[in-house]
Amino acid sequence: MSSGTSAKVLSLSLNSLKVACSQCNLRELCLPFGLSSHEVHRLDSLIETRRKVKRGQHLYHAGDVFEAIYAVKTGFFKTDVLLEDGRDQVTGFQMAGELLGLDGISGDAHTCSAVALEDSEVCAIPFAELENLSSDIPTLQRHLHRVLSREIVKDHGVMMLLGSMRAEERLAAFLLNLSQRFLARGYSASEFHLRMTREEIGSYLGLKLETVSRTFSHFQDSGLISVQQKHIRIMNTEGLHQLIKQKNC
Amino acid sequence: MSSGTSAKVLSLSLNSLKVACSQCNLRELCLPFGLSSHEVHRLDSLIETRRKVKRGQHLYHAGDVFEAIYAVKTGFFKTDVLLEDGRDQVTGFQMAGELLGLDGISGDAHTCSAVALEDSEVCAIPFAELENLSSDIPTLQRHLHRVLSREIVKDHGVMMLLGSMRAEERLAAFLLNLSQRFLARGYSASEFHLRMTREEIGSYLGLKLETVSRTFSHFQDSGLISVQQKHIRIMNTEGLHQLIKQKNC
DNA sequence: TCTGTACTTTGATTTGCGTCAAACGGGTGG
DNA sequence: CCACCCGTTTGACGCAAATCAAAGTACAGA
Repeated sequence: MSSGTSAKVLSLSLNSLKVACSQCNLRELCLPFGLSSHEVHRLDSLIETRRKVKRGQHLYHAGDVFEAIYAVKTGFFKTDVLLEDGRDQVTGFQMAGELLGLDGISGDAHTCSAVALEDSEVCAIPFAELENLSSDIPTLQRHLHRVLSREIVKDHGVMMLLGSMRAEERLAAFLLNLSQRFLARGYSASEFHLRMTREEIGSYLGLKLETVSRTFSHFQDSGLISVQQKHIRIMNTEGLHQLIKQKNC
Repeated sequence: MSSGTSAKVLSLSLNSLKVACSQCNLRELCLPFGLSSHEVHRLDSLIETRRKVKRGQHLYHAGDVFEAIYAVKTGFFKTDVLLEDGRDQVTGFQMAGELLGLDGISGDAHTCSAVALEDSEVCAIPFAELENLSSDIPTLQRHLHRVLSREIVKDHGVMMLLGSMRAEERLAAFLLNLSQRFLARGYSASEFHLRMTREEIGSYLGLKLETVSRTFSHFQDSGLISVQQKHIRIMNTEGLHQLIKQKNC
């Protein structure tokens, strides 16, 4: 009991540890991209704490007051929107260096929920202060706009996928997207661990979990990938690409 | 021939007519929202020309250099993205007061194409200058961020629709969305003219044109709407809402 | 270590939407 | 005013993915 409590105190003190952007190895992927070292230090002063989020915990819920955006420092998240009738849909998966909460800027509340898919850490960036700072630093302002716009472009890609691709194409595109993002972070592009369940993949891709599972099996039978539960190995990247490109069938 | 040339000159001079935001009856829907009159005048100075776009003409193509965003002054547009294999998908329809080209901010080129669905006029807003101005005017900066974020939220709505709704639900949601936007512009919420074809609706909603047509007919048979070609009359708004809310069937 | 639970896989069957096809209607240009 | 063409409607049929069902597997907590 007492050891549990002290562990908690320890973890709280760790939570409030300052983590400077200037020291962060993700800075080239994240918000500080392109800033001079002086400018990065000004950004540092905004980011007061990192926050730990345990697997399964929410970083924020839809409806929560919007105050900050979050940069994923370590770990893996999903965001999802809820429909009034109870249906929900995963709108994205976020990994290290990616931003969470951009949808909240439009109003005063978050419009989706963010859940950690593994134990994670995020940097909270108070948005009002970020706006002030970006008025002062054109490079930061430009980058913030690009980040917001990139999110729109990304969503268009998903809309394309949901609106005009078949199950195999969707899953192939999904795997290639993950692969590329892992690669950009220094991990293997061909072998990785899925942090999400088949159901979450299905929700994101507009498919049922059984379809996701079956399609993984088909890919394996075709020698495109090897699947063992959540462990994926891409055997034929080009083959996956071909699958998407081929016209309508 | 010569009369054609002089008509062109005339149209060019009309094109370069200055249309001030401060005089525009859309300013409460559009970028100047919330600005003081002094600030609106500063915004005026950015917007050098309005541009006419005839029905069927492109405002910009995917791949065009990105320099400006556009505010629809009159008319109706669609935007679409192209896949390498030739498939394309409509990503949105834009009416008066709405902005076009936000996806281009992420890079140096537009990522989708914008086509006028009826003779239209737009205000071109040079983006680099807009960024400069928004550094100076916090209200404008805040509003620009909201607009960008709102686009993300809107796209999440479409993803929801494409990923987890059935054909009838998609079309009902589409009609209700149009209805509301017409209402916000002072037009009838219950009776309007569709500017797009069944195929374009289908492309946007991830359905084939035959399915769109059939679903319209079903709605009409159920007394929810009345359809005559492109003329729509909503007879039972609540019924359309119910259709979306009801769980899974 | 054992047990329960959550996740995954696979099979059988159903169904909503796509595809193919043909007829119809309205607006546009000659 | 007429004829053509594009867009729309409607029907018949097929298929991809959903649904229903059941067995198998991994992992967390007792």
